[in-house]
Amino acid sequence: MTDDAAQDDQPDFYSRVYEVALHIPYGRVTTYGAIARSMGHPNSARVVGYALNAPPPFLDVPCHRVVNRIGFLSGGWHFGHPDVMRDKLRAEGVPFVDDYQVDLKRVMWEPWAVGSAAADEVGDLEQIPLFEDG
DNA sequence: GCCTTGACGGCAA
DNA sequence: GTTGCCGCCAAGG
Repeated sequence: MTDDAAQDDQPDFYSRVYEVALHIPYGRVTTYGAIARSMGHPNSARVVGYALNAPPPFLDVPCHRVVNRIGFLSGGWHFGHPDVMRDKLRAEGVPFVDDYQVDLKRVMWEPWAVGSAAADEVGDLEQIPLFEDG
């Protein structure tokens, strides 16, 4: 295993986005920037959304749980209609502060280090720091 | 090989 | 406090 391959063990930028997205717990959402940041590309939030533009069908990526930094359903129209995404999130118990804006401070889930021991130690679920705004 | 677009984010005026 | 502009990274035409 060459050092080059060792460093390039990351399959693809897109694959990494899907991997993180698949780790989003039920009833929880994350942001493009959070995913990008967990990948080591804090300024690549744009590419994260671009990757979710065409996710592999066999991965079943819950892209509806990914919103922008304000919790707005940026890609709502990419599901055919924002109402489709809202219905999915709403069905998971995700609180909305507006018709197409989720209450991030209640459901904001951070990818942390998906794929790392840290995530496994937490159980990749129920880390839920969350806020207690009421 | 070049330029433009794109499901975002942060900073400045 | 709000609105607008620029910057990043990658893929498509």
